[in-house]
Amino acid sequence: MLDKRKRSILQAIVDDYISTAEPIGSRTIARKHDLGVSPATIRNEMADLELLGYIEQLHTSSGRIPSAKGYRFYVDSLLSPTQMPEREIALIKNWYQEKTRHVEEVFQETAKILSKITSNISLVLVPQVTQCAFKYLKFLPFDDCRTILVVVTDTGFVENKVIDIPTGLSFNDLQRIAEHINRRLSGLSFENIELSILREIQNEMLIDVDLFETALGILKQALVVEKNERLYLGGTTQLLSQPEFKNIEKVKSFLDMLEEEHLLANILQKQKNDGVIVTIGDENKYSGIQDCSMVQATYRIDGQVVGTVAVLGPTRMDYGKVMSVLEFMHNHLGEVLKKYKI
Amino acid sequence: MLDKRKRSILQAIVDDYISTAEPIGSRTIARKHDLGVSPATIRNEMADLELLGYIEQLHTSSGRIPSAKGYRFYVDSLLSPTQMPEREIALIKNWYQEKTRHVEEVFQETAKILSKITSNISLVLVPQVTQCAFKYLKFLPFDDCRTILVVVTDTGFVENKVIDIPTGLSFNDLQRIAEHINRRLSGLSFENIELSILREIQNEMLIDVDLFETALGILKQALVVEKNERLYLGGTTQLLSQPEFKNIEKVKSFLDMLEEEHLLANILQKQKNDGVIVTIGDENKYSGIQDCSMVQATYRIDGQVVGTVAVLGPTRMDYGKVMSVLEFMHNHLGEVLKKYKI
DNA sequence: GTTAGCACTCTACAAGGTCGAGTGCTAACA
DNA sequence: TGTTAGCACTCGACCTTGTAGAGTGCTAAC
Repeated sequence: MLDKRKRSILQAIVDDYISTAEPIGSRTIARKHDLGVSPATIRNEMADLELLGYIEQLHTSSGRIPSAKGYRFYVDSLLSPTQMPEREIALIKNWYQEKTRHVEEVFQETAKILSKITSNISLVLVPQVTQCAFKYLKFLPFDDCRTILVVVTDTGFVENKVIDIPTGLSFNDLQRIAEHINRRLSGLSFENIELSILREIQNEMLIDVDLFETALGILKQALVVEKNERLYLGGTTQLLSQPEFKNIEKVKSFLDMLEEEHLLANILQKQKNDGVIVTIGDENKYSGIQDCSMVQATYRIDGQVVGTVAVLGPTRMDYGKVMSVLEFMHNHLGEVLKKYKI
Repeated sequence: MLDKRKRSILQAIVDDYISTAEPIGSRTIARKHDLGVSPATIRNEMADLELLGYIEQLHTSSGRIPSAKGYRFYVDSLLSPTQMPEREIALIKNWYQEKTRHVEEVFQETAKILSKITSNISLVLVPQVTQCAFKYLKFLPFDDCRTILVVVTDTGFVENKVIDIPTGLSFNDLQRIAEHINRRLSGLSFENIELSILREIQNEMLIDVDLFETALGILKQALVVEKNERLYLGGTTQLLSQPEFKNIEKVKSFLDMLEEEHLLANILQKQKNDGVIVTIGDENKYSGIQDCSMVQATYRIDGQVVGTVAVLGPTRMDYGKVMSVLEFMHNHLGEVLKKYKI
């Protein structure tokens, strides 16, 4: 374990590097932080810290920068958990109130808020709809040859599509089909709605195969849409403010990677346990972000984890701030969502 | 009017500059394009072209680049209208088929397609819903204290929101309110639904003020959502490939400008006449994009102009390609949308 | 254990030099 | 009269060199 002075010096290095993005020298530390010792002493301590792997040097005679191990120690042992300032909390709550009318907007705005506050890229993974249940479907009238199919989930998600009424079917036929399907499927989670059940329904209804095929197709289509989990991204332009992305090639390859949405969703999904998690540098499994850090948190509705929010940025990120914001989201996003869902 | 040789030289300069982004010298032209004259002659012609304002020089002894006037002449007189290659058309049609299930996805994917093909930023302005009419609203059951309000327009747009049932109202009350509102408002364009009409309805219904206030609030809220026209953006990352955006500051200020969505929507709305329009450099009214060019086109459904698609990029853009793609969208986007709407 | 001093290292930056692409001008040519 | 070759000139891109400054490690003294 590091002694008190080494901890102070490491903290000073990480803090300074986070705010300036410049390597820190012994003299700078002595000047800025009142440790009561001379630069020479600090140099000796820094040599030790480097040997222990907490900091590194880009070249002889440059200052030191924190290593991944250094950041890890900083996050685990040096950072005191901070609350977000009241003023900022009020701002966020107000933001939600003003800008969100739809559930989708909540996710969208959450991504925006996170990236704005942290000056980093934010990710919001939307609850997998597969986890929620089918409530009912309904055909709404539109005109002679078309109808609006509406599928409602028990969480209040509503999906709709204008479809052609299959030839030979009256609007009443559609109603009958809907009623029957609802009786059989209501309450089932989307995961459990298998083709086999749909086949059963067909047999029970004793209706013309063609007609049923159509209805089934519609439902399947709705299911596909529903199952498609969504990822909201925010603040890709914030990237440009970060000195580590001065070089445009780096920005480009990074953004290209972000476009692989599935991949990102995968990274996030890994987290099944509750709370705020920090992954630093090469702790990340995906090589594309191995010089980045990610802080992620789950959010819950009625105690059940339904999704993940995360902030992705250079390892030199303001962990204190990012963690406190995500802690806030962890605790409050569910509440905001509650207005729109069960 | 320019003589044939001057036209050839101007064309050579614009073509080369579009593909290389480097100023073009007399020798390069003589080498690459077989004009049958020596560099010295070309130099004389170039001096004339510069005097006439079609090309300019960044500094003595640099090659020439086209001026806004030069591009304008190129677009108007030198560019022969080209069709998109069959192969590309097939690709696009296939793309739509595979990736679009919802109307929104059509816009989203259109933006993606445009930016991918042209390597520039694309904008898709969605039809203003104010132009279409209210068809009906309906309350769908959800649970004891909440209901789903669905508003349907005559173009098949469906907007929904889970709302609390106001205390004191039964689900039947809601149905009655909906019926009455529908009877009065059906067929009216959203533009024409004024508060005064809503007041009238209230008087006719002779229901408790509070109850009606609630229903009215809901409708107004739906209206706000409906009226909010949407702008889809694509290819902001493509920007980074363009040499004119090597400098990261430029990218940043440009992207910041793009975030002012309203402003962009305004730029697009200016176009009321049909067809493909090219705006070059300082022909743009908004100072933020005065060193950019924009090519925009309307798209129609059943002959009626409903929205605009556009490509925005540096003045050095491949006008031929961009214009042919937008010409294609002008003619075909309506067809694609027809599947989802009237 | 801490500190001052010193020689050393390395980067960032500015100054100067060279190269090459491009120009305008002039005189000769068809 | 239009075209071409030749020449001096200009200017950015690139390389080299020199210098200032920040930082280091080591040693000897406190």
